[in-house]
Amino acid sequence: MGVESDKTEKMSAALKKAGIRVTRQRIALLSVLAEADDHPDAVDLHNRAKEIEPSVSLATVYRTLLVLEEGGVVHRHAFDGGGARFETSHEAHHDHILDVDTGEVVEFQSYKIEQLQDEIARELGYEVVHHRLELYCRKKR
Amino acid sequence: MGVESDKTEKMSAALKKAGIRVTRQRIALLSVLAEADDHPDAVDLHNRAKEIEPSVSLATVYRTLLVLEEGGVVHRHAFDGGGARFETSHEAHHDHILDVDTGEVVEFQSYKIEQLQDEIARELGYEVVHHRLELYCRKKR
DNA sequence: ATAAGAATGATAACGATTCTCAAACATACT
DNA sequence: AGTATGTTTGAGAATCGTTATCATTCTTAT
Repeated sequence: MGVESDKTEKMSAALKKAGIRVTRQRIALLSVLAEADDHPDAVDLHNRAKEIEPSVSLATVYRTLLVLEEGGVVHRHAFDGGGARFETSHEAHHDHILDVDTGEVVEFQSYKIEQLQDEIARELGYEVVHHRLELYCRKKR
Repeated sequence: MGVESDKTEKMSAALKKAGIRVTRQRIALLSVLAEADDHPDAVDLHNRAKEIEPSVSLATVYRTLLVLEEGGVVHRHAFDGGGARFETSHEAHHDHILDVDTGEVVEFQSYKIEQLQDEIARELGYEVVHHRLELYCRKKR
């Protein structure tokens, strides 16, 4: 049993656990997502997945991303400009800094900000279901 | 000189001040924006502007919104789902709460959060150019 | 193995936005 | 006021990211 099938079984187990049917395409896409440390978009993911499983179509990438999102396996981000970008949900919650010059993405967490958000919402009679915080930044010189 | 031309001259002056050429279409669109207290999208604005100046085309609405945005006259928002939505820049900076059930938009300000954002960016070697903070909320019961 | 339903690839369709281009217009200069 | 110059316009085509359609293939529970 080689490394390949190890990974395959891991992805397969993850899919089953999330109550998602297991297919070759989904295993390929999930592998690609698990390895990605950038924030790829659907076309990036399609290109990468095709190297593992050439039959994957872009339509299936979109469809699968939708079910993975519903299953809580990936998060979708809609940063300014261009299409949606994705990352696995393994890490703790975080927000993003986007370098407006290079496009680079940096992650950060701030418990204090989240607390303030809850406070503000509460004062206005709301409770936060989810939020979106993006800092469009430039490198300091 | 009636109320209509008063408004027209006001809008005309605002455009000149922003270094934007004055046209009937732009005056109509800017009037509509100045009156709007919701956060209309391009199609909403097109519909409203047509009542003042029937000749406005949707293409011109989009083009003008771009020019107005570059001139700092309006702000563009890209909330989850659907297209861009706009508001004039007259008020002070604020962020938004979006009611996930009703679609209602509520504005808020938090100097503390902005401060924390700057701090976080600074620690990571960045300075904030602009940010985006949206709280997707549900009414508390 | 098999039946029943779910997922797939190819491609058409979609919604929001931008582009193209000839005609109409605003502005600066006489 | 009249005109030249470059800008803006309307109409519709084109584009981009994404979703829908549908006949075929594949998973899964039996």
